Amino acid sequence: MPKLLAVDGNSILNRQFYGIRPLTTSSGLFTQAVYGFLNVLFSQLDALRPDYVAVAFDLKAPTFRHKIYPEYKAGRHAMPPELAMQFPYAKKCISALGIKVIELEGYEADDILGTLSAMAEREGVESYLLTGDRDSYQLISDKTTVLYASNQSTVPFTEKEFCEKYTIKPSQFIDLKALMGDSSDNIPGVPGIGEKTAIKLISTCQSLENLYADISSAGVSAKMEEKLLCGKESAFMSQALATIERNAPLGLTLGDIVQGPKDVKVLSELYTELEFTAFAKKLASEFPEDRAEREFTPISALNLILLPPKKEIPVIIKESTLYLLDGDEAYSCEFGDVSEILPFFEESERSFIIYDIKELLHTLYPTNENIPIRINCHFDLLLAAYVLSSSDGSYEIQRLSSLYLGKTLSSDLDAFAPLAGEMQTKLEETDMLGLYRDIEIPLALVLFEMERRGFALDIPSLRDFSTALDEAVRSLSAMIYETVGHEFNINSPKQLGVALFEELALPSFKKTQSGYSTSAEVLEKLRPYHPIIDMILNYRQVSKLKSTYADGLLAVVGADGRVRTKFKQTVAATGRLSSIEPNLQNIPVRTELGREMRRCFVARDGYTLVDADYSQIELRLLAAISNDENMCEAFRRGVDIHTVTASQVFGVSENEVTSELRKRAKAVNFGIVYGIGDFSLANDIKVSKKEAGEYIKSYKETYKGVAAYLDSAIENAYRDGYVVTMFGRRRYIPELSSPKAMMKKFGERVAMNSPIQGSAADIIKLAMINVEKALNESGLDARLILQIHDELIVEASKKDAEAAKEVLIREMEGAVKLSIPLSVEASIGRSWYDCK
DNA sequence: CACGTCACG
DNA sequence: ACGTACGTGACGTGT
Repeated sequence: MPKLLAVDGNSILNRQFYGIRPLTTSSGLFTQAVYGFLNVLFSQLDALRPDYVAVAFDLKAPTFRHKIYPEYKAGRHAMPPELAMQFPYAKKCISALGIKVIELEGYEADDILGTLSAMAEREGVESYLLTGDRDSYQLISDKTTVLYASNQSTVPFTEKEFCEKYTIKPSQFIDLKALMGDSSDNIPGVPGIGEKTAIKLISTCQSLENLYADISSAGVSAKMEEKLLCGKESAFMSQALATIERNAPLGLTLGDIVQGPKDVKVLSELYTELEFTAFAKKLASEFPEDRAEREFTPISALNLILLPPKKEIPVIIKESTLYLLDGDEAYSCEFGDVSEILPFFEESERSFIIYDIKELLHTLYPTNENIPIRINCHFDLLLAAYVLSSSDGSYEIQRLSSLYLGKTLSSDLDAFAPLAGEMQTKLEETDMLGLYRDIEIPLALVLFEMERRGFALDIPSLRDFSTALDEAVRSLSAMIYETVGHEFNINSPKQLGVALFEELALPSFKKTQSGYSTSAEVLEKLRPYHPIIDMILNYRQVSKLKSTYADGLLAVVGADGRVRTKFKQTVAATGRLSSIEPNLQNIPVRTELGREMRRCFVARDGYTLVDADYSQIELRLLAAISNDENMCEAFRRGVDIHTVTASQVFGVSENEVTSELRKRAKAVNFGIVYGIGDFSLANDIKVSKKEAGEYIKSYKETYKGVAAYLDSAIENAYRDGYVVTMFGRRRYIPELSSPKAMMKKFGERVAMNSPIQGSAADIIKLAMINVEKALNESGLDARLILQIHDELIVEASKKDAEAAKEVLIREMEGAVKLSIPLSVEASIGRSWYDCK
């Protein structure tokens, strides 16, 4: 049977706009509604392969419903401009897809769907109505299915499913609405009648007409009868309002809405403008362009080296082949070993345009020996793209091309030079060229060296630790099974939830999307109720240590007994680094058992570790940036900041500050940096929300400068759309323009936190560059091997350790000059554990 | 592949 | 009425 897909454009765009996180192009154009709309549309087109397709939209003009009831849809929030601006784009996309857009003066999209499905039914065509509006349920029949698009998914709603859910027929849905009303459309219904009563009445009487024809036989109380009679007029008017028109004068036949050919050119331009890279890619693969692929002239490694020296050569290495552009000439050089092409790169008169310098260096210097690198990087597209927009998440060349050049090119390499030019200009315009050139690029070289050095592990100790943990896991499992009465998978929150909250009938406070929450926070509350809780908490700790750390590290340790993390320089939106495979930035320290793990991180024979960390760098930056007199004074005095805060916020003298008060003050200090709220603070330090609110108030009175700074950060962020760090690093915050209050609040917290966290990241990056240089120039046998956000670890020969420690302290404290000093604490030890 | 959980700063 | 602090990554389960 032929099929019709009719889409309520207004309803779907609305749903997607509010349903998914804000998405903007680099120029600030909001796109998430169009994006979500296309996703839903494509998935339904794929699933149904309809013969007829159309997308209907409301027109602004008053509809026939307004004549019946001028208040219709009154009181609705006006459409936010961020959504309204997306409608024209959606319509352009639909048309370019060869799909008809239908709008009709005086009618809503609903009525167009109703009319189309009526036409389809007459012609024996199956209808599928894609909408997020429940009103359309009245259109359901044996030939018409509603595809109900919720935020999460699109579910087909057939006649059978409708009857099961509502216990009435779809055609009776109108009468249901007539009685219960609909607040979202401002349909009044009968006051005092809700869904339950309305369904009961319609089930017994079949229709609104029948109900009112013989109201006494409906079997309702006198009071209810009174309500019904009072609301009779309103009920019939509501019935008229809720009725979808099935005979609107569309002036077309089904034959007019057969999907036509896609306008590939227009579509690809739209995708480029909207920065829908994934859609553009898919389109390109469906319609491969006949433009000529770049011809690369094969060249041998030997001849490659003979090419005359040149500046700014675009290069890329893929699968043992080097591709490069030399003026108009494009070469490809297949090599057996990188040593063949290394002289080409090390020729001092050449410089290169590169994508991911650190990765290229690993390719060119694959051994872990300390071979000096001699390559002139003119421009790294990846690092530049990250600096320009650190929250984008992905920086594929195709994406950068459409972003910065407004087009994609037949070969990625052809985009390199134009991209480098364009991005350099953008870096200058945004005052971030210095950040890119003087921090990120030099840092990439430092990170490369750190990655190839690696960190030595004491493997026998690590194996022993794993074995000990394994024994603990087994014994705890046995105890837990014994207590519950049977075996189950303790690692499964689902099975654990059943065991705790059903079989043992413990009280549950919190739910997750999929069931009971069994998080440590919840279990902590359950402690007094049952001895099994302690066992589970222990089990969790021990099994985490074993699987993630002990066994996880053993699985990736190199033949030389060292682990080599990979630092990601383009992931964290604040400017921080991240560490993967393995992550060495989250090795346990907070509990004693976890900290034991650090005994396995050691220096190689004859060497020792030197560990230096900034003390309170984020709070110091908060003090310095906000120039809060009171907080700056505390840091200048060199006293414990949490104690001072406690004393001032709680109004006691400094020697009266108890450990509990200090703990609370510390939580407030942290909270302030994160953009605190009373709820979360209360939750964190286990005081009432009211009390937490008072702490925050008192804090802001104590540190007026801090409070003023936080306010101004938010204000500036709203004005500019981004915030900046001390070194000019920007973070754009599109969430601030979200219509959702939650999103907005999140954006405000980001505005408060990012300049602090990001400035700290800038500073330690600069310190790393300076430390690396100073250690090199000093001739000391000591090298950086790890960074953990505010901490640097150096592996130094025993004789040079003390000197290396002094270098670390000097370079870290001296990285920037602030109105208050930065303070670094350093220690020396044979293992990381010992550095405390 | 998403989710819950938990490790770090 | 609703959800609730910033930034990350890894592991195990279950769809």
